[in-house]
Order: sequence, then structure tokens, then C-alpha cells
Amino acid sequence: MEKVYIKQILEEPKIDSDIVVRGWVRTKRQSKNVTFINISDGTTIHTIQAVVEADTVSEEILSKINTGACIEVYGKLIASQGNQKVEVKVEKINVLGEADPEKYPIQPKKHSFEFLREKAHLRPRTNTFGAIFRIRHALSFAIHNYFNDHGFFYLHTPIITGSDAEGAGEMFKVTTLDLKNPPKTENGEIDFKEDFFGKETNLTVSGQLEGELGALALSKIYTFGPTFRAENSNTSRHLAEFWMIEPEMAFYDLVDNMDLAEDFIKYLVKYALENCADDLWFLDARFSDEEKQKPMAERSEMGLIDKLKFVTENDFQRLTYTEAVEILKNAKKKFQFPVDWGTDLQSEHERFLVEKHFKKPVILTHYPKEIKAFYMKEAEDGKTVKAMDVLFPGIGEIIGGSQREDDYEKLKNRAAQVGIEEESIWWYLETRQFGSCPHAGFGLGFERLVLFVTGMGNIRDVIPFPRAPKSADF
RNA sequence: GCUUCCUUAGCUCAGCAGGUUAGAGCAACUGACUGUUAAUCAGUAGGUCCCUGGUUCGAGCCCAGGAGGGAGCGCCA
Repeated sequence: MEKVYIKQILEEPKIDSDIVVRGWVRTKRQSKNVTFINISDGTTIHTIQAVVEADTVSEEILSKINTGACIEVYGKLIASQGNQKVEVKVEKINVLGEADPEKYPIQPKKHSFEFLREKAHLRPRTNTFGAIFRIRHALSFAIHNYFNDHGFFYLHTPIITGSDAEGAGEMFKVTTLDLKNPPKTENGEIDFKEDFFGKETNLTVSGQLEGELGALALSKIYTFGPTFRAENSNTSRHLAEFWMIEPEMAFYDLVDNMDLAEDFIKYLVKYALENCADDLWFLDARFSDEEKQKPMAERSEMGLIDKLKFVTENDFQRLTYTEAVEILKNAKKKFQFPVDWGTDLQSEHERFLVEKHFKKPVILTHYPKEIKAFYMKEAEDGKTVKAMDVLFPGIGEIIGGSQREDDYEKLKNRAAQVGIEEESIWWYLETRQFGSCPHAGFGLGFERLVLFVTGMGNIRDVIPFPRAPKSADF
């Protein structure tokens, strides 16, 4: 028999029908003649209220119904006399799983996110995390929807990679060698020929290079999978394991790339607004409460939902790195770090451009080639590359992308300049020898998107089980 | 990796100038209550003051080292 969940019961209430509700107890309110139990099954932010008249359920069972317990309620769906439209008039309750109220850590009160991070196994049962993970799902789904509708193919790039040339950061080693007693070469170095793959392997830091191989065959591809960085990054915007979306498109130049990035993000935010209204409403209220705690100067001028609508309704500001440097040099604000053409912009500079100067998402292009990756297409001026960074308020860089260098000689020279051995990326270089073409792509940090859409402050709270330096529980 | 702040009851936090038996709110428990909305009211119980060492007649408070956490920076997505 098909099970019915709370979301469906509340959306299409069949008054006077017999129903079974299963879920976890949020609160129980008891008085002499009647007991009220609020139940959540996580299918929606809303709970359903079960009403137990005196003597319908034994004291023994009632005493086991505490916050956190899992119960199965048989009864009739009736119109409610209280604040909600409908409620369940209880006939029978089975306790499926008890939760000792002396020990169950999630109480019907506000908890700090720091505390809940230590209870990552139970935090999905809270309103906030339920909402976040439902939105996370919706956004994932929307990503596949968007690309499928636009003729992209989902390409599965490897998680274990034999290449260490992606240049995106420190990598986690993958090995089956005995770490206490590894085989050694004559020089005394570890002999990776003896390792599982017969060479040194790592967890991927980016699917881009393999993604390009796909684009140069299928025209438009995207990847969406986990990515690993062993950087010792201790911030609220970095994870050691995160999910990245990386589209790569043949015959796209930098402008096409920007157009796609902007349209894509707007679609995703709009999808959340249209499909996660209840959860966003809840998070909007949470966001406002949070903002009220902050000093006036730091408060967001807009509510969460207003912020999201603003992004969908306004064009992103596009400008070159050189133009940005000019704006920053002429700004009245004193920066901690000086602005100079040729050095990378600091967080404070990016924040100024996005949050103070333009007050909307910004796409910066044409960075000096020295501060960008080897695979980016050199611009006509010979000094900059056709790179683009999409900067978001409160998040910073949410997308990094570029038109890719499609000229074999130039690409080979750039790789050599930054010390990448030709043999390690021979397969990548070969695509420029055989049927090369202009192409472009970008990487979108999924958790950074979820951070923006949910209005949360720390990236560790938008992934169910965060991986960060010194932190890999659960 | 760097800078800075924090660690006291299950949770959120207070605590003086270094001075006896360490406090509050919420949660829990017991009871009361004719339908509650994180119910209300009354009561009960709950502590390795993060760890180790030091200074002192005396340390939750001062000093040193360590562990864990937050915020910011760098690296990036």
C-alpha cells in the first residue's frame, strides 16, 4: 500500500478520511483532557498536529512520546479548532522508536549552528536543516533540468585522477601501499610503480580537463560531482570535499560563457523561488532575525527572498579587471591592501565592488595572465587572459571560468612556463593537435550557491556531512 | 598556514578585585490546568568551571603549554 506523507496530507487534505501519519515528534503539550503532538516527517517544513483525547491512548504509551521519538499515528483527518487548517484526531499510536528526553540533544528551542555541527547525525531533523537539505535537493535537480533542456550531456569525469597538473590546489593522495613500510626505489623514494594503479594517484580537484575532452567530442557537456582540495583553508566559504558543476562548451567564446553563467544562475535561483517557497519563507524569517543581531552598518538592506528576486531580475555587472582596478584606485575607501594592476584582488576589493559600488553580482574578466591558470586563452593584448569570475554578495567568487587556450603551441608554452611536465598532460595537449576549436567553460561551487540561496553564513551548514581541516566525523 | 576571540549545568550565557556552599533563562523531571501552538503556573534535580603544569595561604578568574571551536586573512569554487 502506498504510504502518505505529511506534505501530501497538508496539500490535498481529505477531511474525515482515515489516515496514518508517521514521523518524529517535535513537541508534546499535555493538559488534563487532551494532548497535542506535533509531528514532522521531513517532507515539508510544516508539522501536523495529532490530538489525543483523554483515555484514547494509554499513559504508558503517552509517556514514551517525547521530542525526537518516532511514532505512527492512526486516526481521522479533521478540521482543526486551532491555528492550523487540519489535524489528526487520534485513534491509536504506535511508538516506533523512543527518544530518552534526558539524553536526546535536540531540544524544542534554538540551538547554535556550532552545536548542531557536532550533532550532524541529528541536525537534519531541525526546521532549518530540513529546509536547507530540501533546497539543496531542488537545486541539484534544477541543474540537471537546465542542462538537459539546453542540450548538454552529463559527463562523468573520474574522481581518482592520475594527473596532478590541474593546478587548482593541494591534492589528497590515493594509495593502497602500506604506509608503515612502503616499497622504495633505489634512490630511497617511495616506489609508486608498486601502488594499485602503478603510479601516483590523487582525488580530483577539478573535472575540467576531462570535461574539455568531452566538449571536443559532444559539443556541450557538464559535470556535477564531488571535488577534493587538501588546502588548509579555514574559512566559512571553503570545504575539503565539495560539489562542483563544470560545463564545457565547444564553439563558445568568453561572452557566450558569461551569458551562459548568468542565465544558469538566474534559472537556479528562480527555480528555488518557485519550488521551495515554504522553506524559503522560513529561512527568510531566520535570516531577518540573524540580521537584527548585527550592528546597523553590517545589516543586509534586503531580506533573503528580496535578495534572490533581485538577482533574477537584474543584469550582472560586467567589467574588466583593468576597469575594476581603476574604480578601486579612485574609491574614497581606504583598503588594507593596495590595489595595483598585476596583483590579484583581495576579498576586501571584491566585496567593495559587489556590495558597495555596484550593489549587484559582478562578472570580472580579462585578468593578467600571470595570476591565472595556464589553460586560459590569451587575449589580443597579449597581457591578459579571457577569464571570468562571477562575484556574489556575501559569498565572493561563486564561479570561475574562461575561454580555453585552443592553440597547441601557446598552450604547451604556458604549461612549460608554470612548470607542468608535458608528459603528464599529453592527452590534454593532443586535443589541440587534432581538431582543436574555440571552447570555454566554468566551475560553479555548488555549496556556495546553496549558501546564497539559503542565506546561511557558514558553508559547513549547507552540506549534510562537511569535510574540513581537522573535521571528518560522521 | 597567519591574525584574533572563545571554551562554566543538556543548551544559550552570566560571574568578582584572586576569597567560603558557582548563578540565570531555556530544556529535562514531578504536579496543577477544559483546545494547546517552542502552552501556562508551581516545584525538583542537574557542575571534572576544556586538559596539563605553574604562581599564590587560596585559582573558574593570573601565567605557560596543549586540545577543540568561531570570526577574519591567504589559497580557491
